Amino acid sequence: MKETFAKGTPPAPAALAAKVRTLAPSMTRSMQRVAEAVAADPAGCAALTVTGLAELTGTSEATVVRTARLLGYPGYRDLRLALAGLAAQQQSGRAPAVTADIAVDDPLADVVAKLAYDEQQTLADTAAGLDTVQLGAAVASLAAARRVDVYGVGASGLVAQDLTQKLLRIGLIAHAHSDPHLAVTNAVQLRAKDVAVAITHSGSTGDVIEPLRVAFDHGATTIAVTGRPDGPVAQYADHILTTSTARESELRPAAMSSRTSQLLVVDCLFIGVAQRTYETAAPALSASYEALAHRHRSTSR
Amino acid sequence: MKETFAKGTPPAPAALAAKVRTLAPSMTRSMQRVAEAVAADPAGCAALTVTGLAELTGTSEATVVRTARLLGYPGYRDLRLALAGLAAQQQSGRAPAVTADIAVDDPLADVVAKLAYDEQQTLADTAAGLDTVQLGAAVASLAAARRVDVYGVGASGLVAQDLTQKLLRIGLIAHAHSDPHLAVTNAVQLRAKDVAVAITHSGSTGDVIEPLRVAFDHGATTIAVTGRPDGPVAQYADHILTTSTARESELRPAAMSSRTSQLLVVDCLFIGVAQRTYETAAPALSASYEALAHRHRSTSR
DNA sequence: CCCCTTGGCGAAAGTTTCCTTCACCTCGTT
DNA sequence: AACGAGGTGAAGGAAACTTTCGCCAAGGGG
Repeated sequence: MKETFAKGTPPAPAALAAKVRTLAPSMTRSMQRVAEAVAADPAGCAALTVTGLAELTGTSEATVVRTARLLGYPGYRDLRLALAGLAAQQQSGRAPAVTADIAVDDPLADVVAKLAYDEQQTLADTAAGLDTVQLGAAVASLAAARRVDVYGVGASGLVAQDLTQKLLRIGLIAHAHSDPHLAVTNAVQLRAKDVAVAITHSGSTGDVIEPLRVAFDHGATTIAVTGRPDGPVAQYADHILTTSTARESELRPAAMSSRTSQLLVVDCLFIGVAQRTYETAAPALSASYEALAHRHRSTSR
Repeated sequence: MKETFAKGTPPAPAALAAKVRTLAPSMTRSMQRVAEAVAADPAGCAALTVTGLAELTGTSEATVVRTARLLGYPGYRDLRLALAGLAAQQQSGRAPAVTADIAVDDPLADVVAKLAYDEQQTLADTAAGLDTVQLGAAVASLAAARRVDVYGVGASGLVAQDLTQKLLRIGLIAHAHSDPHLAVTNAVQLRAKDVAVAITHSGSTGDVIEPLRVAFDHGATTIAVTGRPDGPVAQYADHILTTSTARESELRPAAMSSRTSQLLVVDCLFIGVAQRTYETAAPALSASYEALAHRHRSTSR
């Protein structure tokens, strides 16, 4: 039994564009051409047969089928059906006209509109692509955790802190680590019943993978929040939560949409845990509000 | 010119149910059974092959094909595609049912949908409510700043760090302060041409207002990112950027949507500044990418 | 009353589409 | 520079789809 990949992806109906972007990096050149064509014109491709699409993209039928498989469908036939569905949705949805990239000379009003639209898109993609089974498993392990360590560096470090702050508020014991050395040092302490969470967009950030590996080796439950579910980080993750990978550009670094995506996942984790531990979470939340209340009056004068 | 019937029926995408009803009288008994099944459960039928649908309706493959023809499609294959599209449309039409609040017993899938929807809403609200004139002024002062200090505590502290990280990447000198004492200590150093940014959702967080006041008194340009533009913080702010205030609930703390809102504002600031300082920002961005590149290979093995 | 015609219907043959296997080729490695 | 791993497409095989054809039932004449 090989079973390398957590292949439990259901034939996503709407999340196709997102999936293409997420998986594109792990595709071969020919497959990328196919995926690109599919993402660019779902309606057009739905009208095509395997042979047709193969010709259009200058590849072979085998490659088309392989791509369909990678995207989570049993074969091309099913991809085609999903494509037809997507096309119908787009038809009725009528996308706004602000899809263009942000340019150096865009007026600020456009920048605001484009950014907001983009982040909305990212949220939709992430939600559509999130595997609720994996999420459920991750939530369960967090809710039962004796202690939680969260690893993230750079922009992901802030997300790690965000998760930690939230978990602390509902009474869990959580720590965020941005310092790789300290992270590893702490990871050694973890046992079964403890949970380690790694947050990395690239899925290959050594500074984050290393502590996760240590935690994994020590028997802790490990969770990876990453945009590359096939990246090195997956090796040591019991549960993988996939964030969406938006196209980036010069003025829109990847950090921007990956952060939005990661935060949504983190929020879902938080709410999920809060639900499961409602008895203790609710009073803990109220308590933290009250504790902060007096700090909002001081300078009123 | 024959032209008896308006036979030029295009493969109707959505009007399928209507077509079935219209044509039903002119159908034979077996065909009616097929048409009925198709109209009743498009999604289910789309998953079936000719043989499958024939069995389901207790008819033969030939009849299924004949029915498809009668409905205006070249064959069953195309009917099936249309069916898939129809199913997808129905599916998406059902989406706005998630406006309700998050409940303790919501399944995770609902939690994800609701959270995503809510944050999208927050983004839209923020974008709509953002004053581009104020934003422009804030951007201008940042772009010209000798040094930037950002104040934020709690959840807003992470937003402050996010802004700082971004500004650093395009070559500005920026610091985030979560420690009120250190913040004040640093604020004293500020002069004209320096910029201080305070991030507070409530608009009345003393720990953030105090350093902003000091900066203001020392002649620095001050910017407030707050959900309460009429709060105490406004007193010491040259430019006020308003974030949206979403309703909160027990399971959805204010910190969640305020964070989303604040981050959008911060992103807008960042992009705005990057545009204005493009000459220096672009190379600085590339440089920071390259500097990080090697940290993404280590554990590849 | 029997035979013939008409039209619905499905089994099976025929055709297209899709999937799998395998050998070749490219690219990166030692 | 030879070797190996993995990407790629051609060809054969399987499945799905379409068409043909003959059976059967119902109605109408002889």
